[in-house]
Amino acid sequence: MGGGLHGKVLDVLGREIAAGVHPPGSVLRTDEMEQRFGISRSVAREVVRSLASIRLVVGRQRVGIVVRPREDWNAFDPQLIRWLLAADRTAQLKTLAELRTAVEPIAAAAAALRAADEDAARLVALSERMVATARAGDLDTFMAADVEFHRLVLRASGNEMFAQLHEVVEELLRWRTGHGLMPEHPRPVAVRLHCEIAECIRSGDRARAEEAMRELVAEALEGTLAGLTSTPAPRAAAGITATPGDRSFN
Amino acid sequence: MGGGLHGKVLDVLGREIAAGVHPPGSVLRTDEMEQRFGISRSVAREVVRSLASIRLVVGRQRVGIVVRPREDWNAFDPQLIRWLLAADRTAQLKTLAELRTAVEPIAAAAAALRAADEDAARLVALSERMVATARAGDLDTFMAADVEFHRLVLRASGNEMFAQLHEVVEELLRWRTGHGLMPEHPRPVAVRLHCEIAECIRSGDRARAEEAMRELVAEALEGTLAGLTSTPAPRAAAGITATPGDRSFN
DNA sequence: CCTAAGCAATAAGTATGACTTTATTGCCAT
DNA sequence: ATGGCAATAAAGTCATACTTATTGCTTAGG
Repeated sequence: MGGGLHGKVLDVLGREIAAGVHPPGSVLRTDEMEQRFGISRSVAREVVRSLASIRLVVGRQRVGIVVRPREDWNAFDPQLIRWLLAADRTAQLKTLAELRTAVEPIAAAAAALRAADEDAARLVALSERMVATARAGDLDTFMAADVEFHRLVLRASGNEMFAQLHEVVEELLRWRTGHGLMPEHPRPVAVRLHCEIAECIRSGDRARAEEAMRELVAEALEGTLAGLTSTPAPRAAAGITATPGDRSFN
Repeated sequence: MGGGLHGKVLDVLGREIAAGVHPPGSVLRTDEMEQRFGISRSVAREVVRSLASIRLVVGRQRVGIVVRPREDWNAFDPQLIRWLLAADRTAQLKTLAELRTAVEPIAAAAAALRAADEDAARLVALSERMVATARAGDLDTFMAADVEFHRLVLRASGNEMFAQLHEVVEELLRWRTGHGLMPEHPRPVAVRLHCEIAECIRSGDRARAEEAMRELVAEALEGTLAGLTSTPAPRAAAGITATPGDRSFN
């Protein structure tokens, strides 16, 4: 994970800002940070640089480090996404689920045009594996295949911005299984759609790949929103939060 | 470019990395940076922090600042987007146009559900202004309204990640006008689609708003791709041009 | 002869103090 | 009231000394 001292302090401050402890417009002063965390100016300044890079703050001479309005924040930064998830999981998951709904169908269409044969074959293999594990009720293995499936579609789209969103999709999928939202045997229609998507990408059927993915994510979005409203007090969190050892390095 | 020294050096190094001058895997050492730019250790380290925050590099003790593989870069960072545009405008615009195609229809659908009356009214007003300026052939004013229109749709979607992409859309729109890619009088169908989208968002017709936006961005994507392949060397667009692939404006 | 333990060299990471720049604030004169 | 002119406060920059972790070599042990 990142630099020892720097990373720890950054994480604390990032969480606090994301959680609204320091609301937009409020100011932090570097010498306060030094005192509070017992760090030197070098470290404090570098933490500020990192926060500034995510557009959470801006340093102004004679006034201090001011927290920027929320709409300025770089909402796509993976670190910030984690902080926001920790602060208000419900709202952030909703945002992420909607983003996924937008991107994956187009990514599937692009993959149908541009995917290498090797990747297409792997997608078909993964979809078959999902059929098997769904039947067996092996949810963990199913999810692993599911995560890998979507990661591969996004990568095969040939669009580096789409590819980057695999973390977002992964977070959503993990959250669903971690919350018992998935039925013990994943819905057959979902499994079938994965197979259809893989086959369409393999055969280059752009339109059907897009449409099948649209169906899939529409259903997933529905399920996610239902889960979010029905669990106002999300409990326990089976290791999603990533506090201990910074997951997601890539 | 905010910070004085820091910002300048960061910009140079960011451009270079984005352009492939320092390919992934290569290492930069901070003392080299100090010499090259005539800066102090503090500044050099903070520049590294900024680059690390965008995931362009990672500092490792005893080895140096190593450039990370391209797929690790945070492709959504506005700064990096600018650097990539400067390095390879064609490829980056293609990526951005595709992203836009994915997001805007869903954003329009969301806006139809969630937009405040005030914003919806403003969208209708903007679409009417586009009708007028299109008829008059006032392309600059037309584009300004167009930019504002899409910015507002993204904002009204209520999804902060969508809202953040207004810069991307703006970049695409500006590029098209700056290239004489659009006809003197924007195509009526595009103008009409803007009106339809505004009206659907106002009336809460989610499905039609999404579909109309899908038509709009599909046409825009076509036009952008055509412009990218047909104009390898951007120059001052003599005459009305309208290359064969000329598409409407958005 | 090859593996494993230890050592030294190196470059990032941290700490500290002095100095510079810049924007705000408030006073003063117009 | 308006305009400009200091005083000032906090970020920004610089220079240097010290710490820590990694790598690669060297040597001890099997």
